[in-house]
Amino acid sequence: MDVRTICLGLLTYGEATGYEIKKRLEEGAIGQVTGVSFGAIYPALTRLAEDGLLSARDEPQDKRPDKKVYALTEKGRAALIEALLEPVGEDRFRSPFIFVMSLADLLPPERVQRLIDQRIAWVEEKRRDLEIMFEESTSEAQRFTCGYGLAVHGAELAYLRTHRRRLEECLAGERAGTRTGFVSAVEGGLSS
Amino acid sequence: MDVRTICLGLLTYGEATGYEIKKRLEEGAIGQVTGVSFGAIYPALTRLAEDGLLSARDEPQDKRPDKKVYALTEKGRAALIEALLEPVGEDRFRSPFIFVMSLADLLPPERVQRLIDQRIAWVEEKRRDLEIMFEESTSEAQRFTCGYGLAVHGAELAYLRTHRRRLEECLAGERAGTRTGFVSAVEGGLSS
DNA sequence: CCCAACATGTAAACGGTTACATGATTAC
DNA sequence: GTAATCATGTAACCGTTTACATGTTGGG
Repeated sequence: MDVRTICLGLLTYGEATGYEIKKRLEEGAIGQVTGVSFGAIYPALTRLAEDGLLSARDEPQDKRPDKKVYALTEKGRAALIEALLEPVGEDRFRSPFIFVMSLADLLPPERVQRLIDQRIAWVEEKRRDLEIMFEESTSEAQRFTCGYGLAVHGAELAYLRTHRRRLEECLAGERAGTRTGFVSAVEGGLSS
Repeated sequence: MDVRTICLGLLTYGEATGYEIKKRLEEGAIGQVTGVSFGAIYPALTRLAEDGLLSARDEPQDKRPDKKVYALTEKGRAALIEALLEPVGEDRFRSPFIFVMSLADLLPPERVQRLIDQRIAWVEEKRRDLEIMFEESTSEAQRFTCGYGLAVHGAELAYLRTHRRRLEECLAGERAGTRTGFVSAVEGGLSS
């Protein structure tokens, strides 16, 4: 999803400035699966307005710099829907954590343990955020999105907790002289 | 994770050519969370060899172009471990599908239904791939990685199936005149 | 007193992908 | 015959991030 479509999408929730669009992104569930910085947003908004997909209004503020408030035009709404009807691209998931874990044999067990602990804390936080977002959602579609994240991160958490425990047992086993691999098969088998 | 670290990581499974590194990436579980193209791999390998992190050997082949087989040096292995001990970066997840779903209100229900169906098919395929990768894994760390994907995608699948059904009911309800939101709350509550 | 939030914008740098160039072999 | 696999490499291009430039207000 390119910056343009993201901006159009965020503006369906009402008119906003570039700054506010960034905030909606960061504070909403959509920000979990998309991300753009000011350096990309501002030029995109300018072009979108030039193309007639957005209306721009200058709002002078005293004691603060002027605001440029953008709103979807009919043409913009049509362009957004058109974009949403196009075939969706593939997910793009980059996880340094999982990459490092895939090479865990090379690392001291304490490092792996810490990595998992940090990850658990991070996922827990993410889930807390998502719960708040879920409550604050104003549309079914937004609730669907938050629910998605909650479901996925819930499973992640369960997996991590199980394997953290397994790692602990292994370390204990090593001290006791019982050598076992520190990570073992997925519980419940492979099929679901 | 930059190309260099990825190449070093892939070479811990044994010496390989640039072409083979790409294959390991695509066919292994690590490819699910990292991705690089030839255009990035080849220059990276050249530089890595220049820096003494890899040894390069030219293997002439008859009936085929020459191979450049790279292998980790001691220095390279040390550099990799050093990189793995550094603080891991954040996940970066981009999902056009979830973005579109977050704006599902704007779309015809049939479109949403199809999107979910396609997604289910895609996740099912991904899971089949991961099951094979799990079976073929040679280390506990690799099994951990595959198991991770299986757990997460399993939850995703369950969520999608539930919500697909709900959407169906909603459509049926609409035909019968009973108006309900097409997506509803996450079953089992929000906490876990 | 300094930092965070508010507010917009530009330019350089970066990391990467895509396309191109080349060419033989094998399997359908 | 034609597509896929094997095999390496370069250059142009692309979207984004980072840093910079500028300035006010309010809270700790």
